[in-house]
Amino acid sequence: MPKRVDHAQRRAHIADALVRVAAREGLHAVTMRAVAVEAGVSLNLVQYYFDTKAGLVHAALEHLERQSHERWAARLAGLEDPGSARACLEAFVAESLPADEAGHTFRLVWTSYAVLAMTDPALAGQPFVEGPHRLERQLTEILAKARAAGEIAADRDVSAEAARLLSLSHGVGTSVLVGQRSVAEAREVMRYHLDRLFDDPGAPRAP
Amino acid sequence: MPKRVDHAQRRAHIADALVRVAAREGLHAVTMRAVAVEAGVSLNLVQYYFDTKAGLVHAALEHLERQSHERWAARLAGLEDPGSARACLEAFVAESLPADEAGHTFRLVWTSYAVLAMTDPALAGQPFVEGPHRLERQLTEILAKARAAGEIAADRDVSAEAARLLSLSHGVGTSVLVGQRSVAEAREVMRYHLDRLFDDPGAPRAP
DNA sequence: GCCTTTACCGTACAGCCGTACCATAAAAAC
DNA sequence: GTTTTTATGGTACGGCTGTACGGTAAAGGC
Repeated sequence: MPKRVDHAQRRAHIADALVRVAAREGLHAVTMRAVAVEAGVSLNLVQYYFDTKAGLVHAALEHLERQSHERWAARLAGLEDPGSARACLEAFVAESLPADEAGHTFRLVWTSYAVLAMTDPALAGQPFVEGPHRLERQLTEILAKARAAGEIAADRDVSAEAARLLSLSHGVGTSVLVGQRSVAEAREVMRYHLDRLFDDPGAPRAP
Repeated sequence: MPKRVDHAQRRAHIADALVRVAAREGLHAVTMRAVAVEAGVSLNLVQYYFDTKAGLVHAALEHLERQSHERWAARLAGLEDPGSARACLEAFVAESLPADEAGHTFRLVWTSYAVLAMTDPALAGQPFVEGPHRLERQLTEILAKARAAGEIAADRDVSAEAARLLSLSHGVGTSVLVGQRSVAEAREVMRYHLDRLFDDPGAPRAP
C-alpha cells in the first residue's frame, strides 16, 4: 500500500458512510463501529481520520451542508430560464422536498442534526443559523427582483415571503418524512402556495 | 408506606420526568437511570411501572400527546369569541409556537420523537399521522366555516390552507428551536400569513 | 542502506446501558 | 394471625461504547 493517500477523500468517504447509517437507522444509531462497517474500513481508521466521535459527527455535518449547497447551486445553474422567479422558486421547492432518495436522506439527516443542535450547544451556531439565513436572503433577493419586475404584487413583504417559503417547505418536508403526507401531496401544497404568491389578480403592481 | 398507590399518577410523574430530561439534554440522553434521578425515584421503580425502556418511551409519547391535546382544547374553550375564525387560528398559532417554557418543551420533545419515528417503524403510525391529520381536519372545518361566512375569500382551497397553516407553524416553530429566529419574528411571520389569508380585497366572497 | 513517517490493524479497558434477580416492609386477604 | 400481594430498594451481569495503546508493512528522506 502506498504511503500517501488523499485525506479529504477518505474523510468524505467515511462521512458519507455516517450519513447513510443515520438515514437508515437514525442518528442515535451512529457509532464509530457502525460507521466503520458501513464504510468498509476498520474502527481504527475512523479514529485515525477523525480522532474523536464529536469530530466525526461535526465533520459529517459540514460535509452534508457543503453537499446540499452544491446541489442547490447546480440546480439553479441548470435552470433554462434563470430570470424567472417562478422557475427559481419551483427549483427551490423541488430541491427542498424529500422527493428522490438523495433528498430524502439529506432532509432526514439534516433534521436529525437540527434536533440534536437544539440541546447541544456545541453543535448549534453556524450551520443552523447561518445556513438558513443565507438561503433566506437568497430567496428574498429573488422575490425582490420578481416584485420589481411585476411578477408578484407590490404590496408583498418580500422578506416575510422568504421566511414563509423556507419555513413552509421545511414543515411540509417534515410531514412527508414522518409519513403524514405523500410527496405528491406535499408538492401540491407548495404549488398552491406559489400559485397564491404569483396569481394575485387585482393587487397593485410595480410599473 | 401504603400498599396501594395510583399507578396512573406514578406513571405520569415518571413520564413527566422523561420529558424534562429530553427537553434539557435531548432524547438521546434519556436513560432509565436519568429518568429515575429526575423523577426522584429508584431505577427499579421505573422498571416496575414501565417494564421496558421502549415501553417507557412509548408511554411518554402518549402522555405528551394527551397533554398537548388538552392544552389546545382548553385554549379553544377559553376563547372569548369562539365563532371568530381569526381568533381560533390565532389561538392555534399561539399554541403551536414555542413561546412559553411549556410550549418550548413540548415542541422540542415532540420534534425529537418525530425524528425518532422517521427511522423507527415501531414508533411511527398513530401519533405522527393520526394526530396531525385530526388537527388538520379541525383547521379545515374552521376555515370552511370562515369561508361560508365570508371571512375569507371564496376561491381559497380550505384543505390546502389547513395543510399550509399546520406545516408553516411547524416550520417556523422549528426555526425558533434551532435559534434561527426569535419567537417575536416567528409570530410576525404567522401574523403576515393570517393577514394574507383574511385580508384579500377584491377577491370573490360567499353571500 | 538506514531511519523516520505514514497508513493501517487488532485488541484491551473503563464506563454506561438495559435488564434480571433477590430482599423486604407494609398492607390486604382470609 | 398467618399468608399473600403490592410497592419499593439494592445490586449484579452481559453487552455495547468511545478511546487508548502497541504493533507493522510500505514509502520517503538522506
